[in-house]
Amino acid sequence: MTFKSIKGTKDLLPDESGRWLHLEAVIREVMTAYRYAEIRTPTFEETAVFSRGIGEETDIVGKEMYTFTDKGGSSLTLRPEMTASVVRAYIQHSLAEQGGVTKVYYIGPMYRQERPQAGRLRQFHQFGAECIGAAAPACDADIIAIAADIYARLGIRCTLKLNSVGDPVCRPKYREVLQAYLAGVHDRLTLESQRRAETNPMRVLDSKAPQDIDATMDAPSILDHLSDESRAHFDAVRACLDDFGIPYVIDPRLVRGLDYYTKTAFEFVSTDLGSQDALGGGGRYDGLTEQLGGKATPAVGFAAGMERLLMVLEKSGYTFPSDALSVYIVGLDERSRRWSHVQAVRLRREGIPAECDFTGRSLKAQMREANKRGARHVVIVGEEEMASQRAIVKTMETGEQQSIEFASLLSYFLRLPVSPNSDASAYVSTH
RNA sequence: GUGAGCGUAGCUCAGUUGGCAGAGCAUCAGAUUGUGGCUCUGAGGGUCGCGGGUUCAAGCCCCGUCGCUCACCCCA
Repeated sequence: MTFKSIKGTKDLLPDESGRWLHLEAVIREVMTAYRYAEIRTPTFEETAVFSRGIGEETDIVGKEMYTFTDKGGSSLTLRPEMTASVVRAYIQHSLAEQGGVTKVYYIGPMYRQERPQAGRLRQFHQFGAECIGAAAPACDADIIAIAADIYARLGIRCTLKLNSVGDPVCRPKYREVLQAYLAGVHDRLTLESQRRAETNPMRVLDSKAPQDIDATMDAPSILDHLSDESRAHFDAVRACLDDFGIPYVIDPRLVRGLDYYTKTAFEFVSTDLGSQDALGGGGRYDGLTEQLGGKATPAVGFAAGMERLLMVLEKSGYTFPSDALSVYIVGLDERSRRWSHVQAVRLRREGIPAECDFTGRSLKAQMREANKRGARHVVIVGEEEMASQRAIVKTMETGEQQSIEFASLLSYFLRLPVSPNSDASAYVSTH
């Protein structure tokens, strides 16, 4: 019996890690341009950070958390999302005292114990951004623009759905109106929605069951019940998006699964995915900081799924940059083999990707390997070359060969133009 | 938590009414001296998920079990 990775977790193998590096590079580029700085928090927290932050009533807290007790008896939880952790760190380190707005982004693994399926894993990866410390609608638009830009940069077709879920003034009132309406159609709702009509009526509108959609066809809209403040905020966010040239559709039924949202709520959905089509989403969470024991602080943020992004990119035939190998160095006998390794190291120290054979294979086999690896040039050295101190340099694309003095090999490769399809950003370290 | 489908080579999958375990791709080697791709030839690689049962005989039928996948719920 051999070991296997845990259900719902995946190994990222060498032939696909380049795609992740590229994606991460694009994300970091956009985040940096927007002047958001990376934040890294621990992958686990005291359980209460999430149960209080996200809300006891949510599915995430109710049934999806990876919670365990450590040897000291504390209840700890693997983070199911990042916002609560970021806010905890914001409070803990008094970032508010530095003045101004705190703008951070993150990329990392999250954990939810659910039954895995297409586009859903137990360990999955999200990137996202949070803008903490300002109530202006411009912040909401700024956050949305980041996500929209990243998707645009990757050529992804998706729809931005926008809504307002109101504030502590108008939401309770709307809730009553909605509840009254739902009571009227009670018998036509699914059992699940009948239950939710009591606990979290707005989620009934979010149901995908045809039965529920039919029954709530002309349910009262939150947008007709917004307070003046929320109304003005919503309109201002829309105006910003219009100014930015970011298209969106208003969806008054959009309700996100986390309890902390106020005012703006949004979601990016893909038309190219299966049943898990949410690429990312977010919203304003003006009450969360207080919820976690800090001073009342307005904030907005979004989170998006990396795996789902990759799925869409692969479906759309997105061309990822190739990890071009520049030089493969073939050695034929013991002495030339040792020489070829030394040359490979010299080239690498100059930033030129180079490889040589470690398995003592034949010239033909090494050539095959070089070709398979996509080497642009192959250096061939055997007894004769060692004797004459001149190496054969073959350009794979054309098949042309020339003889180059050992002494000028390095400068020969340094003079070559950088290949057009290599992408330096693919090699940017992520740590 | 609920429902459905699938487990055969590294990968994708054939395998008939139960009768010697297969293909394509990949890997490795070769096609006159030390040269890749295309082509050709050959080789290696299997506890048919696991355990039990029926049978002269099980990849195939029956029971159990584990795993994977997809869907519901919800989300990324």
